[in-house]
Amino acid sequence: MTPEPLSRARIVRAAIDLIEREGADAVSMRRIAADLGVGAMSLYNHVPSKAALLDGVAEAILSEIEFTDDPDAHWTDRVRTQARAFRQIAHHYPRCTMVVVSRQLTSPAGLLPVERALSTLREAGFDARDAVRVLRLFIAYIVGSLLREVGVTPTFAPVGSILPRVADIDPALFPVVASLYDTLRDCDAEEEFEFGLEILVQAIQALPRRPGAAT
Amino acid sequence: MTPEPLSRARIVRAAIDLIEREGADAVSMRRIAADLGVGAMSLYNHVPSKAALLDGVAEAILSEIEFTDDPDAHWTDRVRTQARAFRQIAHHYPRCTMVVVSRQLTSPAGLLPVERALSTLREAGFDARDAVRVLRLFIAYIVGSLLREVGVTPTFAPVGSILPRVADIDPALFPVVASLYDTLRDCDAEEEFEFGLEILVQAIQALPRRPGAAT
DNA sequence: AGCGTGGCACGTACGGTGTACGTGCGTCAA
DNA sequence: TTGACGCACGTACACCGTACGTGCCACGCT
Repeated sequence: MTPEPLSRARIVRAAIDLIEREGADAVSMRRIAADLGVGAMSLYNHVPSKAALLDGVAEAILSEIEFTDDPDAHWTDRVRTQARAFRQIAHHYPRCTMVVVSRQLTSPAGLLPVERALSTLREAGFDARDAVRVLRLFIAYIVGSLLREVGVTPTFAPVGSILPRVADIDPALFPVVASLYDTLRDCDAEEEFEFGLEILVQAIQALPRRPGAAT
Repeated sequence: MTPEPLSRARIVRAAIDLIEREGADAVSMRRIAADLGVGAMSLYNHVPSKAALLDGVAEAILSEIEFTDDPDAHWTDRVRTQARAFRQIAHHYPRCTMVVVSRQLTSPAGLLPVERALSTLREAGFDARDAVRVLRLFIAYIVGSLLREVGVTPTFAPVGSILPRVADIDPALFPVVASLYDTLRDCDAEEEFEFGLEILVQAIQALPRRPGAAT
């Protein structure tokens, strides 16, 4: 009946599809099993628990990041490209983003991006300590940005924005927020991400680095 | 029997305590009710749903942020202070941090920090657009940092660090990660947060601002 | 004082969840 | 041929969120 046999990969795939289709709250072992046309308990022959399944989801998505790393490009451009790759994947799986960032994996699945980034930074002349710190700075910024972006676009229509309705804001209590309401309201996520990214890139470019490294 | 009558505030408080004591997975209406010595359904006389209760948790924690804002201080120091205030509250409720950042509230509860921050930035001479962008840059950085910090300290002992055990890393596949393992491993969260914060502050200080504003 | 009324704690019940466990069928190895 | 093993399946249990009905008690009005 089922063309392919059940497998961990197929289960993870079904979970991802389900999350994208109906949101993370809709995931249940029974539901995923139903989507695969099998009984709920059959999943446990390939996955030890629901938690492990969600780890698999995070792992699979992280490993889908595309690295078109051009070794000839300037290191700052490579950093930019890698940061955008992270963001890209989150936009490809918007409803999954939350589950990816919320579970911290102990598997080496998400290590390849780290490897690439650290490699780029070391080549750029950062010492070990600064390379790690800069990497973490970027990851923090990217994760934080994505969290807000997917929050603003919860389902399809962000009818209720993250901002309270304008009527709920008391200008006496929050004068600045009230005056900036329109600016806070409309946000071009792409443009804002690039704004922060550029600031970070410029800032770390000004950091002291080992002389003789790539300019 | 119960000294004080049931109330939304008392329920939220119990939820926070429970999360801090046993983790977010342990929260259930029955459990919270038991901790309060009442029946499960009694909670619904004060809280419409579990989701609303968790919103209340986020709201309560956010509103606990202490703002000892010194109007005489340089605006860069005020920015630093506000950023640290965010981090402080997350460290006061480490297990709650995830639930706070994971639900985006539509209530004006978390608006006061935004008001303060925007006010500071406007006074510093940023135009409306840049003030909002800079605020979001900082929020992204702070949220991302906290997410990693609370992830590294899941319970008390981070026996399984976010890094895979050193034995699991294949130096052939991840040479840079392997060589930087020790640096990646030990991290002084406070020091790293300050590192990124300082970079951000320096960077936005170099941004063009309205002339005549605070230097 | 008598009486209505509304708030609030409570218990029961229903549909759903993760998963421990036992069962039976298929397909390979000896 | 037979044994073992893999794997899909169903049942069962404890727990979850919460809709709904019941009864107590403290209050406002006449």
